[in-house]
Amino acid sequence: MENQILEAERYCELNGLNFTPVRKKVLQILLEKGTAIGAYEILDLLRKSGYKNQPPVAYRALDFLVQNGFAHKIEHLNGFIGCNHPGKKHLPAFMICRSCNAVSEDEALTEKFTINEIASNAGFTVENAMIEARGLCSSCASAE
Amino acid sequence: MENQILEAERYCELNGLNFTPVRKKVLQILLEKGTAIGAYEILDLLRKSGYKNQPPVAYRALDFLVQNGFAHKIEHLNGFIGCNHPGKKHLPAFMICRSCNAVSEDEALTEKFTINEIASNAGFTVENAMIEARGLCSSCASAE
DNA sequence: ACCCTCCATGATACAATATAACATAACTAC
DNA sequence: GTAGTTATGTTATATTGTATCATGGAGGGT
Repeated sequence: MENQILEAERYCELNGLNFTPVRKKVLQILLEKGTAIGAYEILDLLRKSGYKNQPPVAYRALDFLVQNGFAHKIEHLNGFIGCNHPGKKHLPAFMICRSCNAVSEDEALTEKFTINEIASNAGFTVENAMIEARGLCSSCASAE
Repeated sequence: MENQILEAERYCELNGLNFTPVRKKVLQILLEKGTAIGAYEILDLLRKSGYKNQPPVAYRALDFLVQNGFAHKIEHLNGFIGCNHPGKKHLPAFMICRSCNAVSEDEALTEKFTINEIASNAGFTVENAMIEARGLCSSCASAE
């Protein structure tokens, strides 16, 4: 945990990223929490630690963290979760428990896979799943 | 399009589902639109066709459609899109264009796959992607 | 026919999530 | 020191989604 913060610090330094106090604090919050957590819950925790707590404060920090691979947004929960793989491009697979809302992250990067293989590694029973990919469609690509 | 409505009608009849006017109208809206569309835009269109337009009207119909495989929610867009595969369980892969917001649906059901294979079929360049699976984690499963 | 239950809809209010827009401040580069 | 860049402060508001309770209609059992 403390470890991960230090790594993040180092990573930012190496890459010219500005790891400001709010950003660091938000990452700390995410890592301590371990599960997905909403922006407004983060705001509460920020306030309790003496930070400003208007929505943009949290959303900006979260943008930074997501952008740079320190966190992910779990769309199904409108929540955010710390990430262990800053920098590395990866295809994360989130297993979201409908009962306890725990989220575990797995990787589906390099190899061919089926969703059930990934899930069974984590002892998770998939009821339904989807992939959302963002990028450029062919017609927009040719227009650029 | 008209075709798909008829199929939906038949499917509902066969499965004891109540394909009411609002539900049908919302599916029609989704199919006509072709791309992902927000609940409030659907409400507008409903109003223009003489339906009631309080939020729950749209959300209820959408719940029904999603539940029964006539539509999907695209979480990244907070939008909904009609689906061509009612009933069949599938692992949809959505390719969301960051430029025009077009969404194309592909399937990743049975075979092992990599995200890039799926994407290249659709002429789509993936910039980033994620899988969100819902189900039961092992500790909740043993608690049940 | 009557009642009962179930399901869908009507309607009001509100909760939760997210962003726009503009101001200030701190740092860097020239 | 002035301009450009990046981050934060602040206010207001937009967007998305639900809770809750009331109404209505269709079908089943007696």
